This record gives sequence, C-alpha cells and structure tokens, in this order.
Amino acid sequence: MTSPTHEKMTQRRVAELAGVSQATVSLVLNGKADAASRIPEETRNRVLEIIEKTTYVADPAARRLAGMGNKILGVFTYEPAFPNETADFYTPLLTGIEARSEELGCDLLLFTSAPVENGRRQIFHGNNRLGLADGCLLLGLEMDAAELSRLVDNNFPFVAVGRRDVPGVPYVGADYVSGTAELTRAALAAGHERFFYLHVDSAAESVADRQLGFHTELQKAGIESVQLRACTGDDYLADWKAITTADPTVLFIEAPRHALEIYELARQAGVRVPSDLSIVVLGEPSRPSAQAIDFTRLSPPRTELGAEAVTLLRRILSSDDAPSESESRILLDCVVESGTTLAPPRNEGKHL
Amino acid sequence: MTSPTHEKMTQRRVAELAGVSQATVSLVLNGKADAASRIPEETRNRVLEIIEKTTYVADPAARRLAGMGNKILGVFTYEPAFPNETADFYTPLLTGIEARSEELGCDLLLFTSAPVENGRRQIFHGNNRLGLADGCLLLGLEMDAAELSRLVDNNFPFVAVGRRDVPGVPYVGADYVSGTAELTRAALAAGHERFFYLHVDSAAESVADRQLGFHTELQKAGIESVQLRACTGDDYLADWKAITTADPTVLFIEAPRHALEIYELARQAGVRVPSDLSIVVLGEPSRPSAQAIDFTRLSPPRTELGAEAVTLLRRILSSDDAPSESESRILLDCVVESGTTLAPPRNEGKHL
DNA sequence: CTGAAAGCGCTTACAG
DNA sequence: CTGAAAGCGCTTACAG
Repeated sequence: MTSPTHEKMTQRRVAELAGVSQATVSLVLNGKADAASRIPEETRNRVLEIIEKTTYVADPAARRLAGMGNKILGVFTYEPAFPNETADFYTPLLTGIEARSEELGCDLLLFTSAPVENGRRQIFHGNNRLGLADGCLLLGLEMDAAELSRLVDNNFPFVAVGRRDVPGVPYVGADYVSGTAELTRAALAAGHERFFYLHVDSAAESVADRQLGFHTELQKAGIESVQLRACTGDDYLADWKAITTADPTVLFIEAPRHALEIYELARQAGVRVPSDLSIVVLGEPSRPSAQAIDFTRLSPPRTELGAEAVTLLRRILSSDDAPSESESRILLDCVVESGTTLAPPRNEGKHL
Repeated sequence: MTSPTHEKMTQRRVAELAGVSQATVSLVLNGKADAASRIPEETRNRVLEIIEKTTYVADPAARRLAGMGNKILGVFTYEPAFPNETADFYTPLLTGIEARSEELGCDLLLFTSAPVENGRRQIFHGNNRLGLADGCLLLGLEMDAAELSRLVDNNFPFVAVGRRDVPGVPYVGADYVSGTAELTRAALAAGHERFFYLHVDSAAESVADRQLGFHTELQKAGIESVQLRACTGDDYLADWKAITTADPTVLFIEAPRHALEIYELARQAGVRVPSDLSIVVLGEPSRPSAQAIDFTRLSPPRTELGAEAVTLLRRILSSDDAPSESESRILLDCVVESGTTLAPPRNEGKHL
C-alpha cells in the first residue's frame, strides 16, 4: 500500500494519517514512547497500525544525519578481493569479518572505488572516501608504510589485518614467529640438520616473522648454514634445481601453492616425501581441495583474524571501551597441523 | 591533518579554513563551480587544497538527504556471502560486481546488518538501511516475492541477480531454459529415451526454468514419462536407489554437488559413466577442483551476471539513460560444456 | 501527554 | 561572484 502518486512515505504522512504530530510518530517508532513520554496505548496502536499498513520505514540517511550513528565499517583491500587468485587469501578473512559485523549489526563498505596504481589500490587519492565509514579494516599481504603512517597521523580509526611494523598501527595478526618456531623445533627433534627455506618474494611482515621464528630455533640448535631462497613463483623447475643442489633433508616452504608445485616436481623426480625429503608448509589454502596433500603445516586462524579485527575496530570506535596501546596489537596463535610430510631424515650422505 | 580536537570534518569547517562560505565549498565540490556561478580559480584552488589536506569527504547521509547520489551500491545477500557453503554461489557473482563497480568508481555496501530470520536475512525491518545506498543488488537463490513487490512499489532502485517472476522486478539472469533445452536435445540426439531428472528442492525460478527447458524438449520428442525427483541433499543413497529403480539411460542433475555424490555412488555400484549411464549437470562449481569430473554441463556466466547487474543498476540510477521495461530484464546465455559424461545409451533393456 | 522547534550536513535556488 | 536561507527526513530536548 503505497501512495498512489508514489510520494515518498514519511513520518509526516504517517502522522497525518494517524492524526498525530510527526514527533509522536518518531517517539512511537523509537520505543521511547514507553519511558520518557508515555504515549497512551490507543494513540500508540493507531500509529503502529498506520506504519504497518503503509510499510513505512524510517529513511536511514535521515536517521543517520539526526545522529543515530551509521554503523558502517569500511573494508579496504589492496587487491580486488574476489577473483580466484586472491580469493584464497581474502575469503576466509571476509568470512570472519562478515560474521562478526552481522553480530554487531554493522554494514560493510567495500572501497572498490579506490583507484588502482601499479596493480594495487591506493588509500589516499583525490576523492578518498574512507570517511564514509566509521572506521576501516585494511587487508592485504603488504601494506604501504607511508599510507599507514598517514592514517595513524590522521587519527583515522582503523585496524590492519596482519602484524605491521609501522608504529601506532592497531592490528590483529597471526603469530607466525611462534608457529614457525614450533615447526622448526619439530623438524630438529626429528633429527634434521640440513634445512632449505623457500619463501615468498615479499617484504611483508608475515614473511619476515616466519623467517625470524625459523632462524631463532636453528641458531639455538647451533645450525648455521641454511639455504634461503625466494620462490620464483613461476619457474618452479629452477627452484627445484636449487633445492636438489643444496640437498637438504627438510624443506620449509612458505606458500601452500608453491609447496604443491614443488611436491609434484619431487614426485616426478622420484623423490619420495617424506622418506627421502620432508616438507613443512608455513600456511594453508583456504579450501582444502579433495586431492590435497596432508602437509605438515601451519594453519593461521584466518576467519578468527577477520572477526577479531572487527571487534578491535569496534572497541576503538567506542568511546567508553577504548583499548590500550598493547590491546591494540593482537597476535593469534597458529595451529600446527602434524600432517604426513615430516619424518626423520634418511641416514645417508646424499639424499636427492 | 585532522583537527586537534577530532571534531568531525564538515563543509562548514572546510569553509572556515578556506575563508569562504559553506555554500561555496559545496559548489566547488560539486563541480558546478564552473558553470552556474563561476568561482574564481584562486578561491576554487584554495578550497580544493583544504579539502585535500583534510581528506574531507561529504557525509553520504547528508548528500542523500539533500537528494544526491553517493556512488554507493548496496549488495544484499540472502545468506552470508563468504562462508564456504555459499561461497561457490556468491564468489563469482561478487567478482563481477566488484570489477564493474571498480570501473564505475562505486563503492559496495554489504548489508550484513540485516537481521536473520529463519536462516535468511530480511530486507525490510525496523532499521532498514537500504536507503543509504543509491540502489541495491539482490543476490540469492530464492527471493521473497512479497519483499520484491514491496521494493518495486516503493520505487526503490534495485536489480535482482537471477530471473524473477515478480512483475516489475529488474533482473539479470542466466537463460537456463535455453541452456537446459540445448543439453536435452544433445541427449536426445545421442539416442536417449529414458530420462531421470534430479533437481534442487526449491521453488526458485532457476529451478523451474531448467525444468521448463527440459520438459519442452522432451515433449517435442514425444517422450512422456520422465522421472523427476527432488534431491534429498543428504541421503544420496535414497536418491541413488530411486535412480536405479527407474533405470534411466541418462541422468540430468541440477546441482554440481549432487552430481559429484551420485557419480561416486554410481562408481561404487560398478556403473560406468557414461558407457552404462550418462550424466548431464545443469550447473558448475565456481572453482574447478583438480580431481573434478569433466561433466557434460551447463556453465552459467556468473561473473558476467554480476557485472551486468551492476551496469543495469547504474542505468536505472542514471536519469538520462533509463532502461525500458524490456531492457530491465536481461538473460545471458549459458555456455554448454561438452564434457565427457554424455554418450549414446547402451543397447540393452536393463542398464543399471 | 503531545506539539513546535532546533539541528544533523548537505544541495540548490535565490538574493545581494 | 558569493552569502543567507530553505529544505531533505529524522531525533530529541523543550515547552505547553
């Protein structure tokens, strides 16, 4: 039942129909009718009836303007979030973000309008629209330090997903240092001494953190020489060659995708995993594919990461529950999945 | 450069800083500065500079109230969009939506705050926030007809993804009728006469469309008796039993997931596909898993669907390029993937 | 108990 | 060329 002329339904029109003032409609609508100014049942019911009949809903823009808070959380992703290449990374985060936002009654504003430069979106640009949201979540493997600083300086409420080096940046990240250290200790305990580490070619904090955990444990164990290599990401054969040359007993591979490729090359070369060569992976694909290898691996709690980031942002936004400096920098434990690709090394000189 | 007291940035404050009136800021901001009232370059630049420095953005709610668009497109999903169970359906749509929005310079507002009732989100509720966006995209397998009608009546600009029966609803959907008809003709041409159709247990238009295409072709071919069955979705053994009892030569299965389960049961029962039994699937998983069976199947252009829905919404929103009634109801062709699971039937009485 | 009024931040005629 | 003012639809003190 809309107006015949398709006039927009407003509180004024509802008020007319109910024979009361517009303010009364607002009061009834907001429940405060009971407390502050007790509107008589009869009036109240009459208004509610009209509201029902007209299917009136308060204009959210007007509500917002009148100070009802907009409950919009921004989400900035450095790369488009949904295409397959990046979905593995973003989807589980978004799952957590969505779920927690739903609980908190917030809507999510994806800044898809941010212009792309050098294949990455820019936060700051001509018509930056960050201000549309109450605060913002930042997602991406790497983030621009200058942009983060500026955000901090501007006092714009935001939370980065993933640990960040930039001072003052609130974040919720995975504790890759401890997780990698734990897996490294497991490899040491199994008797490994010849390590090879194939990492992602990136200056991201997560990449550095994993290496830190790795190196710390090796150092404790007195192992000095370790071969490190940035995965080419396309010429896996070259990577594999480097590995065979180094002849390790255990391979630490940062990215699940790289691990799959290398595993396949190993198989083709007749190298059995883990009897000939152990493989430890420092991450996990978001969706286990049916034929996946059950790697010994680190499982970052990505969904939880997203959810906790929302919660932290919400706290930052709430005036009464402001988190302390240290509460604004949260690390969540990674789960270590024992898997089947870590075993004691063979007792020979040459392995591969 | 935010105010030390963290006061909200407004046009008034920008105006103060630039030493002009608030109205002037608005004029500069909306470009009309050139045409109507030519503001001197100098004033203009001064204002723009302050805007840049303060990273001021016009409050979207206020803009809306004042009757302007804000380049925010709403996205309403009837179920949470990211969890694994629904990701297959939503992700490719969102990929297209995101990409096209990026091109158009729009941001995406996900209505995660819509309260869930009976496991589905409700569009209309106490504090409905649809109006914050310029218009809205609706995603979901099934949509509530009453809600759609109300949206139409309210004259709210929106586009449904997927064909809808409700009059007046603009949509961009997949042409399942033609696609299914084509596959049905292929099965007929291969010599099949005993069909079994396992469909999704839903009243969705897409489900009806596929059956329409299927039945139309069978009728043309003079085939009368066809076994139809709503897939249980959990007790696949019961489904398989029903199939063996009917003893078809070709199986049409609507959902890819169901197809995988039935295929596996067939395999276990020693029924070879397609030599003993052909299987035709009327959909496609969003991500081909490595060990996937190359079903003869229908591939709906989901990414394109999302992108085109954005474009249609944009046209609806633009006053100068309003689409006609018929242009507001778009069907995109499905691709038929020949696959390997459709072959001529064996020339025997009993097959399974 | 209810109405008149101010104010949220913006756009856009309308005056100077 | 620019400012003062009305109005978008709401909420909420503040008067009656």
